[in-house]
Amino acid sequence: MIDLKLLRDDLDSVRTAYDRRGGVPQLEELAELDKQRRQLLAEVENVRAEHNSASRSIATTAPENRPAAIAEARVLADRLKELEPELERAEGEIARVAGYLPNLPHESVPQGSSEAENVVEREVGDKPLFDFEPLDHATLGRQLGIFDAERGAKTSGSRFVYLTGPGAILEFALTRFAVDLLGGRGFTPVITPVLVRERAMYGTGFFPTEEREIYRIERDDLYLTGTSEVALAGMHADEIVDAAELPLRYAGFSTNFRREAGTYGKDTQGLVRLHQFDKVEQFSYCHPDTSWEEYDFILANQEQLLQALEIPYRVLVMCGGDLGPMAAKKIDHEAWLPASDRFMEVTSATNATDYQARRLQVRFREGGKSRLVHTLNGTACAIGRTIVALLENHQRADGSVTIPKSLRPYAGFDVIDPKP
RNA sequence: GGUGGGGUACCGAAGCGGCCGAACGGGCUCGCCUCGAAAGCGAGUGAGGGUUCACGCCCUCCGUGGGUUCAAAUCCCACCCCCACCGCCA
Repeated sequence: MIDLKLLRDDLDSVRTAYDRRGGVPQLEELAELDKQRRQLLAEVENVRAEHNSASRSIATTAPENRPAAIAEARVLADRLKELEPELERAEGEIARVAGYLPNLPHESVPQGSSEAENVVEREVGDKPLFDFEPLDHATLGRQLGIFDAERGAKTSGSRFVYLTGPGAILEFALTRFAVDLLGGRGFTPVITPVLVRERAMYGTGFFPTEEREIYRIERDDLYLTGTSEVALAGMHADEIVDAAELPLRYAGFSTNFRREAGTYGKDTQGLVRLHQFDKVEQFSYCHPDTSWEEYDFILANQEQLLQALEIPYRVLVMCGGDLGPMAAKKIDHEAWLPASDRFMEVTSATNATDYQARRLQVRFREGGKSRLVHTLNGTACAIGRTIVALLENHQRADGSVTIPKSLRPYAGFDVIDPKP
């Protein structure tokens, strides 16, 4: 949710900001609705004020004059019964339309309407040069016994896998590796609930826009989260935290569930696009004046993790049209996949500014006043895709895969050899 | 799933038809005291919204949604959540 006050104070700058996203059609409609609502509100409040004073004075009215005073107050009460539903309707309409308004893009976000207009900022790390024909991660994964997609499909359907043997160990290793690195930087490890109420989904901005991406547990009216961001953002909902506590940093671990609607035929092999995967996520609640510095911090952590894992990558700045609804800015890191000969998203970092904080009512106190915090999130380690990148980049001619040095203490082995 | 208790401001806790947005305590802020601090004393301290250049004025909010009434934190109905114990269970 953006601040609706901006619509009346500075509609032009809101329009300009939304132009980076290719424009937001509901904007003018909403500005008009808001104007009508304020008129109606003034009227209702006036009648309420009259009614309140009439009603209050009854208590001190002489008994013989009460029937007349009550009759008078009743007229005002009846008038309110007519007006209030109108106001409610107007407010409901605004809430419905405003729910679809995305966050205002930061001025550094490139203009654009689709992913084609995202901007590659730079590439980091050396792409491996093989003197043999590198295998893609799906082939390697099968040969090394890292995952079992066939049985995953048997049990649960396509896009579900069993992580097996060294694959399972790699998950534990990567998880601990990421959590340790973040722990040293002020992030409290948290394992989040993966089933949440609608409030958390709406509050984080996944609803109403992204609803078709989310699994729903109808019987209990709960939703499976596609990222721990949802539960981490909901964690401090309705709280007013102490300014001195900021930034509140969490390293969230959770299994994530995504319906992947509309991705038929895309990344059908291996671990790239699954309905279920595990991930360590960075999440910060921070002071609004320093959120862009916090954003850089989150991005730096992501780069250090990738570098420590010796994965070449590039930095991709998302254009306005490719931003999620909650994002004021989004930057992805894409790992190089030598066998597949392409880059693949492995991390994503978003500054949601006050968008989620407003919906979830997360504030802090400063100088006797309360302000909305800013919320930011960024992948630390998406396990499945990181394994993909490790396999393709660290493979050797004999079909084995080496484990990067920094991960070895966690994995307990240096090399994964093909199954005999 | 069963039984019982409970949701009031930053926290704890009273209030159970009419100046109650709410006593009291804690916390916090400011001031006094002190070389400084603690203790003590004094004052202040909820959120959101409308309107105003501003002072201010007004409206809404006591888990949520309905209802009764001129008037609801307080009475009625439904729902949600939390806690405790029992059952079941990783």
